[in-house]
Amino acid sequence: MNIGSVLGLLRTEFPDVSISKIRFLEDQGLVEPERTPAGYRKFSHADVDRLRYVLGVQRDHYLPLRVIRDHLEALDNGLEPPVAGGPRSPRLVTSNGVSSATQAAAAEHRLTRAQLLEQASVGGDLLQALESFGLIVPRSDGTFDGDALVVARTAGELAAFGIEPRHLRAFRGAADREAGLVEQVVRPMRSQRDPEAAARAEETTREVSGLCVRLHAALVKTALERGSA
Amino acid sequence: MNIGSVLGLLRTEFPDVSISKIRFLEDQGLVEPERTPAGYRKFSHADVDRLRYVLGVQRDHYLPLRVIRDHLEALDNGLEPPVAGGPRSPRLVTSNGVSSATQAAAAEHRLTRAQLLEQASVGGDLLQALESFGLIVPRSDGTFDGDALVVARTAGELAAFGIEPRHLRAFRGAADREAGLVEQVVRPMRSQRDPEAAARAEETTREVSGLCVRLHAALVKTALERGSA
DNA sequence: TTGCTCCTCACGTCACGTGAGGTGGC
DNA sequence: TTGCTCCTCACGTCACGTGAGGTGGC
Repeated sequence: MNIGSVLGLLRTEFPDVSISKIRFLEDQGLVEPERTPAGYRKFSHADVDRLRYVLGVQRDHYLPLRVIRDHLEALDNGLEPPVAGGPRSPRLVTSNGVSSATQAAAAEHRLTRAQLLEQASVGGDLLQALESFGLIVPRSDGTFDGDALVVARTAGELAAFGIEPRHLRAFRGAADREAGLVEQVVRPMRSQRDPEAAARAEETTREVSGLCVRLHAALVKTALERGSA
Repeated sequence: MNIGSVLGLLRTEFPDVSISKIRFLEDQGLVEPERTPAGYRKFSHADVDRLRYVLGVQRDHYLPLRVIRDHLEALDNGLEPPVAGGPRSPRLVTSNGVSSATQAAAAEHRLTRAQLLEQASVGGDLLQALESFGLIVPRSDGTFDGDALVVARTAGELAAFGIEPRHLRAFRGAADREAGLVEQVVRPMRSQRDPEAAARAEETTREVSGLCVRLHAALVKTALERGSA
């Protein structure tokens, strides 16, 4: 893949990405794409995943690139990613994957109930409420994944504004409907046995769900502007 | 008032303000505090209000300082500043919150129907469908804002995956429910006549709606992982 | 007198953007 | 051959932060 196609893939999810930014990220040692004999950058799927990771962390956690690079180096060496930032910063979690090896590590993110409560800074009653409304579902062995951590943390912060889990029930239904829409698009790709088709299906899932989330955000913003006008 | 007291006054509302930032804002011509004979800056209440305006516009609209300075000059000349009672835009922070001219332009956009169609790269039939489902609503004068552009472009990209406007109807309802939730939190703040309370209300709107969008995104991701597992 | 705040000025930094001038590829 | 994409390298920019070295004020 050349740099232009990478841009095309990423900018649905990250609208402010640019060619010069991708080149800059390579310059800073965050990706190392191969080169063609003529010097053109050749990005692999893993490279794109890596960029996605960088852009996601940058957007969601406001970490400087130097720190993100250190995290990536730690991940490449199979080490645990360092805890991010100060007391209020959540542990760095993403299932947007990095390389196949590090992606496995992210997918394997396992938190006990106690760890989840501590890292999300929430109480057991709030977690129980979130579970009872289906906003968080533990694995069969009782552990929780990275998404559960994000949900718990966010719900905790919303609770500080007086928004309780029962107010969030509708979120689950809306999310399920959107996921269903995405699945409808991706299902035909998934049915193929080709492993490359499977990779494309995963890429498409991310892309389309990114578009859905973007649409959702824009509509919430519109509704709020209309409401306060 | 000396610069330290000004800092103390502002940093409850704007946690990232600093002495060097205030000095920098003076350097850029955004405030002109008096000086004591010894050279110490002496800020009046009007100066502090001016700083509050600058910091607020910077935070809520991501305008570059050069543009804010022009607005202030217009205000000084008795003209209406473009964003005085303008759009409350909880534009979700991109990467590190750095302002870009294109973003600022998008926030204040006024687009005709033809411009919207061109810039979003969509056809008139798609726009009409989006309007009929309430996903895009033009202003009373027939123009469209930046959010409409985002919605149109995103819907266009989704259409490329076979997802049509009628599939997106549910998004509107979900967004309206979320906006209602945010409004419930903010309403008590808005009812106060204090201008500082109004600023806090706007900030809270931004913060809570950001949390809602984050929760939504996490739940969509969860649902997709559960679905394909 | 002490300790604190404030001053200027120069330079550093972070995350890019912008050409200029040139080459590769269908 | 044309037009497009890609390349490097140097420099610019935006919004500050960071000392160094010095003065003011209760």
